[in-house]
Amino acid sequence: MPPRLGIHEAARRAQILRAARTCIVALGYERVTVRGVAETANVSTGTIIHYFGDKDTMLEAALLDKVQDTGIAFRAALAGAQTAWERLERLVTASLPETDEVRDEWRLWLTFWGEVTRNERLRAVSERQHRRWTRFLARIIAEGSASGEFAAVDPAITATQLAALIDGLAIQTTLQNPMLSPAQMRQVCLSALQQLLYSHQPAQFMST
Amino acid sequence: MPPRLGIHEAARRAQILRAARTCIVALGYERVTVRGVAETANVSTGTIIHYFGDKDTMLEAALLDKVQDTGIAFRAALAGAQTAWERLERLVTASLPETDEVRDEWRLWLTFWGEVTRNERLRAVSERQHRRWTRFLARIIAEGSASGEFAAVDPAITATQLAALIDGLAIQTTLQNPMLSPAQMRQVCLSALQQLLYSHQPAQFMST
Amino acid sequence: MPPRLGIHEAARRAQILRAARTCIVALGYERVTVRGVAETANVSTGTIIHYFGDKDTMLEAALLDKVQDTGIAFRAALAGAQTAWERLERLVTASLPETDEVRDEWRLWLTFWGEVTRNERLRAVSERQHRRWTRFLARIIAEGSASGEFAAVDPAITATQLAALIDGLAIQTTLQNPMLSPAQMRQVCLSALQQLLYSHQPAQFMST
Amino acid sequence: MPPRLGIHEAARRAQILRAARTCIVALGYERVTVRGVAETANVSTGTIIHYFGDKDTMLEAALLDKVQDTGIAFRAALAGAQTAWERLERLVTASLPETDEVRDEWRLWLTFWGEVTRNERLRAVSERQHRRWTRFLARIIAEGSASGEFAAVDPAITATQLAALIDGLAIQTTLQNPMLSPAQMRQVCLSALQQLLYSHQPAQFMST
DNA sequence: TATGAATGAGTCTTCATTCAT
DNA sequence: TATGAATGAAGACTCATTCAT
Repeated sequence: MPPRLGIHEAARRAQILRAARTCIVALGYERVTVRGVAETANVSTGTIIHYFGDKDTMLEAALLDKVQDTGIAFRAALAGAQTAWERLERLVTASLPETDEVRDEWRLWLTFWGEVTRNERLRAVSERQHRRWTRFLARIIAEGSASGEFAAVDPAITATQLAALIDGLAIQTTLQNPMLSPAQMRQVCLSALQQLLYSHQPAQFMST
Repeated sequence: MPPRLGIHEAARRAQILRAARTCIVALGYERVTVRGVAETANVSTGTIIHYFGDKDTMLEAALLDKVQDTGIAFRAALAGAQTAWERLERLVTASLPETDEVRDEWRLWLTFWGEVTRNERLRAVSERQHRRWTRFLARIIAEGSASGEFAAVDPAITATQLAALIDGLAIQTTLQNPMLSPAQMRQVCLSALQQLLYSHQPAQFMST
Repeated sequence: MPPRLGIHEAARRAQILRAARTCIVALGYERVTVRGVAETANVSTGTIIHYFGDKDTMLEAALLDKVQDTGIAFRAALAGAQTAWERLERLVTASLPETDEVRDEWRLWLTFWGEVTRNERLRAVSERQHRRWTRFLARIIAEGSASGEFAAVDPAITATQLAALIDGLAIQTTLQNPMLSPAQMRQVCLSALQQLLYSHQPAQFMST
Repeated sequence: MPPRLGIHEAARRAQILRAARTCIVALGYERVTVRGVAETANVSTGTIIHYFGDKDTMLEAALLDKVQDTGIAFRAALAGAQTAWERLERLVTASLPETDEVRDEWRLWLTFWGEVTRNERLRAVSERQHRRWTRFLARIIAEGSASGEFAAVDPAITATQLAALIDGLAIQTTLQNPMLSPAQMRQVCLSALQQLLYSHQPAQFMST
C-alpha cells in the first residue's frame, strides 16, 4: 500500500496542523501544548512528534500552512467581477473580520506578527507573503489605471497603501473595537481607497 | 516605617515594569519568565510577586504602563509645528520604527495585539487607547479643515484612516520588510495622507 | 517603665500564642504560616520572630501553653461536687466536645498527638501531662474507694482506663462521628466507668 | 498498547502509596514532599502526578489505602481462636504498638485523625472505618453473650467502649509513654474488658 | 521594641520529549 | 506507523527569615 500511505500521511499532517491552528487561535502561540493539539486532533502526542520532530516545528508549520494559501480564498472572491474597482471592493469585503472563519484568520495573523519579530524563518515567509499580496493588488490597480477607470497612480505604492489600510483597520475590527464594526471598516476602507484611486494626484510633497 | 516608602515603591515598580518590557520584546509575551524579569531588573523573584501578586498581573501592567502613555512622546513631537499638516507630518515621522526605541515600542504593540484577542482587560485598554489616539488625530485634522488648510473632510473618518495606515505600514517596517524601510514608510504614508486631506472628496460611494 | 514592659511582653506573647492556636485548629500544624499568625494576632511577622526566634519554637509554645493548663478548667468543674462519683461525672461532662471551645481543644490534642511522634520536646510534655491527668483522676478514685463509694479497685489502673476511654471516645465525637454524639459519648463513658468502679473485681486474668 | 498495563499500573500505584506512607510516618502529613515520595518510591515526580493528578490526592489515597484494609490483619489474627474471649484477647494483642509495623500503623492513625478534622473526604472514611471496626467487635461480643460466655451486655455499646479503650491506650503507648508499655497496655486493656464483659451490669445510671 | 520590604531556597506542577511496545 | 507511560528540567509561587529603619 505504498501509494496510499503518502496520502494518508498528508491527511494526518493536515489534521494535526488544523488542530494546531485551532489551539493557537484559542490560546496564543506559546500557550499551545503538544498534548492539547494531540487531543484536538485525536492523535497521541507521540504521533505529533513522529510527524514534525518537535513542537516548534509543528507550530511554525501550522502558521505557514495557513499564511501561505491566503490567496486562494481571494481568487475565488473575484469570480464574476467586471471592473477593477469591483474587484478591489470584493477583496476588501472578503477581508472583513465578519465571519468566525475570517476573524480567526486575522487572529492568526495577529499572532503571527507577534512571533515574526523573533523568528527569522517566519519573517521570511511574512515578507514573501506581503510581496505576493501587494503585487496581486498592484496588478488590479494597474489594470484600472490602464483602462482609465482609475487616475494614473503608482500601482505599487497604492497597493502598499491599500494593504496597510486593510491590515490596520482589521486589527481594530478583529479586536472587536466597537468604533469599527465590519460594516464601518468597509466604509472607511473603501472611502479611502476611492480617494487614493480617483483623485488627482496632488503636487508631490517632499520625499526623504 | 521607612520614610518616603511610596516614592521608593514607585521606583521599584517602574524598574520591574521596564525590565518586563525588555523581556517581552526580546522573547514574546508568554516566553517571559519571572526569573528572567527579576534578573533583568536586578531584584529577586519574590520581590516581583510581592509587588504584583502574580506573573500575569505584572505582564499586563508592563503592557498597560507603556501603552497608556504613548501620547506623551507625541505631544513633545508637536512642539514648534506651525501648520496642521506639519503637525501630522511630525506625528508620522515620530511613528517610524527607525530607532531601536520606537521599533521596540512597535514590537510591544504587535505583542499586545496578539494578546488582546484573549484578554478582556487588555482589550478594554486597547480600545480606549485607540479612541484617544484617533481623537487626537481628528482634532488636528479638524483644525486644518477649519482653517482651510485641508479640504472639508470628516475628521473622525480621516483620523481612523490615518491611524490604520500608520499601524498597517508600521507592521511591515517593524518586521524589517525590505520593501518598506522607515523612509519608504514615511513617503507612502504621507502620500496617502495628502490625498485624503487635500483632494476633493469624490462623490459618495455606496455605504453598507 | 521597666516593670510595665515585662507585663506588656507577656501580653504580646499570649496574644500571639492564642492566634497561633486558632491557626493550628483551622489549618493544621504544618499549614500554619507566620504571616497568618501575624495577621490573626494583629502584629507583624517581624514581631513574631522577635519574640520566639523562629516559627517552630512559636508553634511548640502555642501547643505547650494550652496543653499544660488543661487542669484549670477541670478544677473549676469540680466545685460543689459532693461525692467522688459526682466529681468523675463532672470531669467526663466537662470533657465532652460539645461546645466549640472544648471541641477546638480536642482538635488541638489530635494535632498535638500527630506531632508528638516526631518531636521529642513535645513528647516529654505529652508524657508529663498524661501523668498529671491520670494522677488527678487516681486521687479521686482512691478517695471513692477509701470511703467505700467504689469497689476496691487499683486507682492508678482505673485512672489509666478512664483516661484512655475519654480520649478514645473523644476522638470519634470530635470528628463528628454521628454514631457518637456528645450525649452518647457521655452515656457510653459513664456506663463503662460504673462497671469499672462498682463491680466486683473479677478473678485476675493472666498478665504478660 | 502494552500488555497487562492494568497490572503494572496497580503495582506502580501501590509502590508509590507505600512510599508515601513511609514519608507520612517519618515526617508528618504536611511535611511530605512529592520529591521525597518520588525518591522513596524510585520514580520521578512526574510519575506521581501522572498517577494521582496532584499531591493531595496521592496523600489521601495513601491514608485511605491503609486505613481501609485494617481488618485484614485482624481477621488473620483470629484463626484458631476457640472462645469469644480468646478472639477479643487476640485482637487486643494484635493491636499493641509492639512491632515497628504496628507502631507505624498507629502513627498513621494519629496523623490521620489530625487531618480528618479538616478534610471532609477523610472524615467520611474515618466514620465508615470506625463503624466497620465496632461492628466487627460487636459481633464477637454478641456471640460471647449468646453462648453464656459473657454477661448479657449491649454488644454495640461494649464494642464502642472497647474500641475507645484501645485507641486511647494506643495513643500513649505509641507515643512511648513509659507508664504504658505494650505489655502494660495489654494488661490494662484486658482488665477493663473483663469487667465490661463479665460483671453484672449495674443498675442503669441516668442518661442525658 | 517593632516593622515589613526584600530575599531566595524549596514547593508543586506542567510539559516537551523519549522509548519500549 | 502509532502509542502513551515515564521522565525531569523548568516554571510560578510560597514563605521563613533577614535587616535597615
